[in-house]
Amino acid sequence: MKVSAQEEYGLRCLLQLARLGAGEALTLGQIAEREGISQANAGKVLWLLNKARLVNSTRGTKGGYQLSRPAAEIRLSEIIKVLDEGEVDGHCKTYPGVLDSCVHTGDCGIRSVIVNVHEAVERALSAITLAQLIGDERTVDTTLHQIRGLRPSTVTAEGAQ
Amino acid sequence: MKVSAQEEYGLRCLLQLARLGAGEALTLGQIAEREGISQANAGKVLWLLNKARLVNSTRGTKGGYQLSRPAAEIRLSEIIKVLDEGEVDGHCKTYPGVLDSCVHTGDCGIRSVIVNVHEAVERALSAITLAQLIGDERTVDTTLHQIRGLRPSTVTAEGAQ
DNA sequence: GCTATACCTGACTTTTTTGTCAAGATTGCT
DNA sequence: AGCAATCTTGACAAAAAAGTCAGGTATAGC
Repeated sequence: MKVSAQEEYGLRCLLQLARLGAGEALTLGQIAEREGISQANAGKVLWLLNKARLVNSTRGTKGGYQLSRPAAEIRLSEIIKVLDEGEVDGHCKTYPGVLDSCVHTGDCGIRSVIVNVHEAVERALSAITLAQLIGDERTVDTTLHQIRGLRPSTVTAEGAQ
Repeated sequence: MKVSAQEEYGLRCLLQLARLGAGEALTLGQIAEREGISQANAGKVLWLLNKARLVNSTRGTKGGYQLSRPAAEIRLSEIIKVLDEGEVDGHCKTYPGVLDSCVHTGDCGIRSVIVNVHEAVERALSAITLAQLIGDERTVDTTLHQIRGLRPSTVTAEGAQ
C-alpha cells in the first residue's frame, strides 16, 4: 500500500504547472529540471497526463504544458487513477471482472477488503484538490488536516464474532 | 497506490488461521495448498508475520502456525505495516526522517500529501479487524460498509485559491 | 519552405519486487 | 538415539516496474 514513483512524479509535475499564472506554460526540460528528474522520465509521465486530458500540450517552438482546468477543479483521485492505469486495471489480473468470483475461492472475503480499501483511498483523495497543495509545507499540512474526509472525528471499530 | 502481492498473501494466510478453532494450527503446506501458492512463498510471508509476533509458530512434528491473539484483536493496519516493512520504511529512502525537509525542495508540499494519505489509509484499515473478514463475501462486504471510518457520511472538498 | 525548438512514441536497460530452491535447525515419536 | 515432520534462512532466478535513449512529428519564426 504505497504511492508509486510514477504517481509521485505525476503529482509533482502537475503541481509545477498549478503554480503558473494564466497563459503561462512550462517546457518538458523546465519541469524536469525543477523536479530533478530526467527529461525522458518527465516526458513519459506527462504523456499519460496529456492522454487523460489533465494537461494540454502545445508542440513546436514556444510550446509546453499547462493545466487543462483550474487547479481548484482537479482532484487527487483523478490524478492517481490516471497514473495507476496501464499497470493496475482493477485490483489485479486475477479478477476477471469487478464483482465476479475470486480465483482462489468464491468466498475468500479478501476481495471485499481490497475493493473497500481502494474506495476509502479514492474517497480520501477526492477531498483534495491541486489548488490546496500550493504553498509551503506547513500551510499544506494544516489545510489537509482540516479536511473532514481525511480526519474522521471518531472511528468505531468493535470486532464482531 | 495498490495492495502488493505480499500484503494480499499475508492477509489470506492470516484469514486461514483466523478460521481455526482454539488450539488448532495449520502447517505451512496446508496454508499454501488452501491459497494455491507455493510453500516457499507462504513460508516467506509467514516468517514476517511470525517475526512481528502476529502468529506463533511451533517447529517439529505436529508443528504449525496459529494466531498469537484473537482475530478480533488484530487490526488490518498492523498487518499491512508488517508486510510493507523491509520494502518501504517511511515513504521512501529519499526522506531522512519523518518530518525533515524533502530532497527536492523544502516547500514541495508533496510530502504532506503523501504522509496524510498514508495516515488516512492506516486509519481506515485500523477500523477493520481480522474477525470481521470471516464469512462469505456478501457478509463481509455488508460489514465493511457499516464501518464509519470507511464510509464518512459527508466529505467537504471546496478548493481554495 | 527551411530550421530550430519542443512534444510523441516505441524499443531498450537497469533496478526493484516476486517467487523458488536448498541446506540447516528444532521438535515429537518410537 | 535416531528418524521423520516441520519451521528457518540466506542465496538465487524470474517477472514487473522504473528509467533511458533515439528516431519521429508538429509548430513558430525567419
